[in-house]
Amino acid sequence: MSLEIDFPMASSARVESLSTRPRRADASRNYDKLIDAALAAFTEAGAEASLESIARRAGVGIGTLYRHFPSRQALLEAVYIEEVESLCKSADDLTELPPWDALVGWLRRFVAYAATKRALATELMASVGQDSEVFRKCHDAIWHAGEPLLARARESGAVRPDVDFTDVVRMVSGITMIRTASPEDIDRILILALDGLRYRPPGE
Amino acid sequence: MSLEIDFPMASSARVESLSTRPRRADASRNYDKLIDAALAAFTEAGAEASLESIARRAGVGIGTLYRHFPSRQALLEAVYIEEVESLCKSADDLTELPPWDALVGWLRRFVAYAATKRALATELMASVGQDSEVFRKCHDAIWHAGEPLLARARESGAVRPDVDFTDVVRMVSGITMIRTASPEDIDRILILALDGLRYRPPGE
DNA sequence: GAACTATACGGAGGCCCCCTCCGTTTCGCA
DNA sequence: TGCGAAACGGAGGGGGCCTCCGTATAGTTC
Repeated sequence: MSLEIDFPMASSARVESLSTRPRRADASRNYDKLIDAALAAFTEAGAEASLESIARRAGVGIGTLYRHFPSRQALLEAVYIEEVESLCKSADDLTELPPWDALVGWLRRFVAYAATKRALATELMASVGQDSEVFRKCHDAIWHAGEPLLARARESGAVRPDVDFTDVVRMVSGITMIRTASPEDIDRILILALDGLRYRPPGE
Repeated sequence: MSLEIDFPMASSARVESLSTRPRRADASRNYDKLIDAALAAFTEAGAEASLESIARRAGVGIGTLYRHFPSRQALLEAVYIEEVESLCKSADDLTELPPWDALVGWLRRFVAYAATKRALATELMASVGQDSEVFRKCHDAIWHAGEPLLARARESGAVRPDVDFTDVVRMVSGITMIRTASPEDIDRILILALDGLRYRPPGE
């Protein structure tokens, strides 16, 4: 999995491997406690969960939180990496299916996963294109997981040739963010929008 | 225009006609000042603009703001109504066009308008389905403006028969919220997704 | 035009959050 | 064991949210 190549994940080092500094044992423990507390807090209270409450929950001072994660965004990103990783891994389960079904199946997982982590996903999407190395790598990982599924569908003729993976991800990301709709609604809209990938002008 | 039937808009009363209209002249003046200041502040600083800064900008106390708008949402809604109104009105300009072009043209305006007011739009979408009379009426107004365009396109055969206006609006709303993409990207994605409305399974 | 009252004003204050700064504590190496 | 670097933690300044209530005033009545 490309994500693991990009940042090798020792269980206690996680994203920190991006930075060069070795770390003290207490710092490493607190880092883990903060990630765990943040994951729980964001899941319960959404991405608006206060950083002070996360620090309290982790049993560390607010200063410690800020040393590890200089901004809310940095913390969100760190928490998000594991979620992205599991989404990317799920692409491997689908290689047996026909090309179109594999593509749609993975995009459905994309939506379902984003629905679960809606608050985090919103923040993630809102920060795309900003100056964030970690985030860019997650995006790359999604690309590496999903693009082959699209390419295969395209080569099999199930998808029209002019369709770009980035656009597909953006389109699906947008659908992910629809707040009004039930999961069933979302699925129907997803399938509807994806049918656009198959459409060919009648004249062609 | 149905919106005007739903809430007649005297220039100094605006949304107030829905609820209890401010009776005293000073209250009415302050209401207008607050709406103007909020529109400017949200446009400049996004929907996160602080209510205290809006009150300062309007030259009134924070207490006055809260009396008129008991929540941030109430203020956002009031400001949003005029925006929705102008979008709905724009549907009238398109009746001369062929059905598909009219539908796509209006949905493009929908996206462009939402892009301009992105922060407000995000809040609006996030609050759909919540208990908000004003908001529901705006939604109705959009439906009354846009649904005939879809119906016409459906009847002309340009759009497949199983397509629902609510789903189309949701889909387009989702696309509206893509932060990563340039306006050109958004337009391409919109057209791609809308092609799903025209797709017919090969066997049919 | 004076008196009166319902209405509206405004900002202080309580609470929470963001983030920084710096004195204190701890780790881990020699 | 001793020591310096690393990490900790929380006080504090700044600001936002919202409520409450004493003050001001518009509009009415005589």
